Amino acid sequence: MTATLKDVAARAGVSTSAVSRTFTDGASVSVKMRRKVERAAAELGYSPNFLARSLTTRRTKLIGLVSNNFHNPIFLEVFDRFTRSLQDRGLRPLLVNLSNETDPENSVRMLRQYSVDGVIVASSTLPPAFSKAFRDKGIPVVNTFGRHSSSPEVHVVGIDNVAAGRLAARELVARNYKSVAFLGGPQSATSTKDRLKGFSEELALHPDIAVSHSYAAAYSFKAGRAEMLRLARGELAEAYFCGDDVLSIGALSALDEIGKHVPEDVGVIGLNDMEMAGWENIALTTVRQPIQQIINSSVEMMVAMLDEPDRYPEARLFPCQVIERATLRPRP
Amino acid sequence: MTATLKDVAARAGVSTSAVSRTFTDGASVSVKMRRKVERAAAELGYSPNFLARSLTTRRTKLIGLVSNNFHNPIFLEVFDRFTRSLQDRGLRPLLVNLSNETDPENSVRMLRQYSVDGVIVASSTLPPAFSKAFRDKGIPVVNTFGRHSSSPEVHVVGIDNVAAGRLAARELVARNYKSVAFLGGPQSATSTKDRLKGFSEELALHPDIAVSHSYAAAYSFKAGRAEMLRLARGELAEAYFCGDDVLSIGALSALDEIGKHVPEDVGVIGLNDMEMAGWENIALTTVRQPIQQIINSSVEMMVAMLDEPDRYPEARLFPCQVIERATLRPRP
DNA sequence: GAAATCTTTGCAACCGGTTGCAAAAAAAAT
DNA sequence: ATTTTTTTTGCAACCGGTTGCAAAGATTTC
Repeated sequence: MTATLKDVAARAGVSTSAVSRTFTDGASVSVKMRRKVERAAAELGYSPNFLARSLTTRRTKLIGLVSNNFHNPIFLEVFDRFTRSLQDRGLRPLLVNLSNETDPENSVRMLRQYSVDGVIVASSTLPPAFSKAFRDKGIPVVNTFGRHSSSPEVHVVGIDNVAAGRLAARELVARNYKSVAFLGGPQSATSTKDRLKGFSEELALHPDIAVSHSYAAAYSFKAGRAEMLRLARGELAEAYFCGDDVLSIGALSALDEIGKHVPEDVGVIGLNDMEMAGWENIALTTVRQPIQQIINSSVEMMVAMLDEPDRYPEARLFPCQVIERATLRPRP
Repeated sequence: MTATLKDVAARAGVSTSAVSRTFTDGASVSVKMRRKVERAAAELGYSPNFLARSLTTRRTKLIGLVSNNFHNPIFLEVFDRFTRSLQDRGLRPLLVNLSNETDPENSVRMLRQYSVDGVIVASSTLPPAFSKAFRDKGIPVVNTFGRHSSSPEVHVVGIDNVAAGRLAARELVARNYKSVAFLGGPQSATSTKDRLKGFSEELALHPDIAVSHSYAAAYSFKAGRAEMLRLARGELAEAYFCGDDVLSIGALSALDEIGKHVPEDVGVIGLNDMEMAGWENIALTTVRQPIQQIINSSVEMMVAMLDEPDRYPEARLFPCQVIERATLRPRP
């Protein structure tokens, strides 16, 4: 049905190699030949089959885009950016939803069967074993939003979560809050641990400030709201650093429900600066994670790895920044 | 590096066909042979290369998942459901972001180069030319959230937008609103036109109710908010049917800002029932589109088309339902 | 136990391309 | 006009699989 190399070769009266070469850049073909072939190809509506090609070139331009987070709206931005960024470089995202998958081997096998050139793991909650499983099979990996470590096993692009925790803490200190708390995401996520670490370390410098922490079950509205409602059964802190914006929004909803005013009664600062945080009816003060740069950098790193698969694992961390809106009281 | 069919055959001391057959279900292999091969395969960590296989079988199990909507949070739910549903059937989504693409030919070429088995176009705003372009090249297409028409050109799964508009209108009538308006999405989208049509038709039965309509530039918070702010410069209607939930939330934010109380001063009803609509601090009354069923049905239809590509185009429409929350005043 | 039937296996061609190598053609040097 | 060098082209093998066909082996029938 679709025209093949052979058809074009026959029509142009040349060898199949000649046709192949006109569609491979850098190959040696005379201008005359190229024209002849291109004409025949156009007449037949031919374009080369990437998969057949990949058999010999060992390049599919397929990139596994792996995530387990399909509930936090920030990830729609993430997918948007990734798909565009990959497409701009002629790469194609094969989307893998790991929400219900616990065994890395299954994903590895599947992605190998499709001969992906590389895998981008976009998640801060997926166990590191997944990224490692890919790497162990020789598939280039970058773990976006992954954990920065002193001896990195795979490439990581994201933020320094410890620094982000510290930044949030400093912001609360500067606003003179005397009792503060961290309302984290899932306790098992490395991002949660690191954010708490930075937060606690910074506040340890201010012994006059009371500090506490607790965890929501997931990075989700529901979990944030539930946790804040639970906390409200006791004494509330003056301000909360929530592990994520959507968690913050859940917390805000809970505070609203129990009649606490923000920022007068309780302050809230989030993390991410997702689009929704800027919506006027939410106006969340938050620590911005530079998503755009993180994703561009992830894709660039992936592209680099395609040429040089054994690159030494690198961490690329971007600085965060506090975006002031309306959920913390003003600095004195 | 990775083990191939040949390696396994050599190791097991059998022909390559035998190996191929043990990995093809329905093929004729004796139990003894199968065991021998499976053992060798396990030792070598072999699993068949889908792309090489596709060359002869002409099946890649790759499905193009095409959309241009990466800003409306409802689409995160959509991608979540699609990826899972496809994965459950052994199919793989190749995600294509058409946000900046205007020429269908480019997408068609690209998806043909990857030999996708079919394409799911998930969008209510993409021009129908895209779906048709795929169909014209003989690629099975289903247009999810597409327009239902009396002479369908491609398979469509979604809701009857005219009926949905009518449903919203009836809900407003039942609540005794005397001036109502439709705040639609992009004017060019077929979904907008149809929703308005149903809305107007139903209200034409009630000459005592004043009706008007206008359009937002996109299905987005910002556009909804901007349009409502613009409307507020004149006389507001008593209730608005917004073309989409995220539009509604933008409108709610605008109403809040200008000091109008919902539902006391102005009523709002949305469409979709995205997760966020149920968030307690939003509590949007809305027309629910049964996303889950729509997506399952889309995938089932795609699977059916894989076996029978020339199926006569069919429209599968699901009924909507009003979900009452807190943005319309109570029925009398 | 031989003939007839059914099942299993391997051979070889093929899917749609790429590429090393040597021959042919063109261009440059003498 | 030759010879040398460079560029272009086609041949044929290969990428990692599948599959029609016929031969070999196993089973059933008489």
